[in-house]
Amino acid sequence: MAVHIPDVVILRLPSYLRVLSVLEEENAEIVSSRELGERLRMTPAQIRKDLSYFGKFGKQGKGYNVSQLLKELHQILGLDRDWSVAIIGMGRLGKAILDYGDLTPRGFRIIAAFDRDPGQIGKKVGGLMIKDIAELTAVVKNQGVDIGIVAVPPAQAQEAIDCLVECGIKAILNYAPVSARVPKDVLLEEVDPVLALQTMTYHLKSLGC
Amino acid sequence: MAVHIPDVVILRLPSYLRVLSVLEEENAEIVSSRELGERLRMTPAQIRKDLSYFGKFGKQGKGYNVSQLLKELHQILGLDRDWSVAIIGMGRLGKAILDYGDLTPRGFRIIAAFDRDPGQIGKKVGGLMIKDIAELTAVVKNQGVDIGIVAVPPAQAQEAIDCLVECGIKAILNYAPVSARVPKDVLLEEVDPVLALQTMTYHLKSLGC
DNA sequence: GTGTGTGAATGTTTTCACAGCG
DNA sequence: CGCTGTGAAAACATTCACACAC
Repeated sequence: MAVHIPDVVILRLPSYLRVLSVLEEENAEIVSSRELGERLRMTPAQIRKDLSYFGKFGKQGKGYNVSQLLKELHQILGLDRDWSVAIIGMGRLGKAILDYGDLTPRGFRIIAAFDRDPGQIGKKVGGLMIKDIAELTAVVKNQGVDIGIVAVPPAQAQEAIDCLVECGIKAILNYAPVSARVPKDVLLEEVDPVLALQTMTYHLKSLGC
Repeated sequence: MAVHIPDVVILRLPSYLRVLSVLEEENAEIVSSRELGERLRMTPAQIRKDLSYFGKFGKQGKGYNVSQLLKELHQILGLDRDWSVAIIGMGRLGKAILDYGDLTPRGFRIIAAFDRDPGQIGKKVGGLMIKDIAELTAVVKNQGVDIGIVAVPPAQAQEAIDCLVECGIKAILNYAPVSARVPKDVLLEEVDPVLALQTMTYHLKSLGC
């Protein structure tokens, strides 16, 4: 399978990982594509096809070994190591992300938090001291930063993103509700729960709610 | 255009809305599909095609009237009214969602917050008193709830979702990092920033980072 | 000339259906 | 048998290219 792997496939792998973790907790040893499909609301064929892009992980007549597949997917996604994350913007949103603490146990170590407001700089949040955004370059150089999370107000988002790009960061998760521009060798993903709500209202409306 | 509208199109409309708002703030009167495409990193043809599913909003030789298109899209998405939202789960995550305050100005009014922990019930967060989850039915009946937001720990997510479904809620935004099941007449959207991070690591890895 | 709206063409993703293995 | 892995077929989405309107 040396063919090109569709982007949608990569987008689905993390959700496979999630159900497999649940199955592992339930002490399931084996799982079939049918059962995975039921839990993920997708067809068994799609799951088999997706996995087949990366290799042959199943046993005919049985299914997939849960913990083995889990390990394979971790490896494929590059999750067999930790990744260093820096957060830019320590307003309410930035603090919530840092404070919520869902990232660290899932392999994303937040190593620094930045703001440009002198009133914030020097304060401690969740055991981390807020640094001046000007120090970003030095932190990237000395500690290494794989991924930047942008949590500044919308009007400052493009500026913050440009700053990350200049520092050589190649992956950015943008929480600000704006479409930002990055050079094409930089990965940019957007998180905006309101977009999800806005597609739901469309469907609710046509249901007559 | 009485044909079926693809789901991906609906998913893109909110992002059109977002750039149009920016353009309106910049006092732009007119915008072409080319300019929209540049800002959204997509082809002009796709934008024209998407919009054409809903009607003819542009003027040949000129482009689209920003504020008019904004209004049309609002209407199409059902955003020309407010929607009532209830949050289930008032731990750190639920508090962050409620407290962050990005929902209200964008048309989603949080009218109630629930938890099942007696230690939380009765407390006030962001001007809202936390209610016992048992009161959900009554609130839905008396005040009306259009959308439920689930912010409970993963292990309780399915239970919370079942509860919302039983109360007759037809749209759920799930922040818990699990794939939940709902009857097919209920809309369920998931928000998990870690999924986005996990696809980025895949790409970072193949870049050799 | 400029830019929309849209069938037709192209490209991509999903589903089908079955050979082959345990 | 049951279930995977996979080419081939079907469904779906995007892009092209041009007629038409301003």
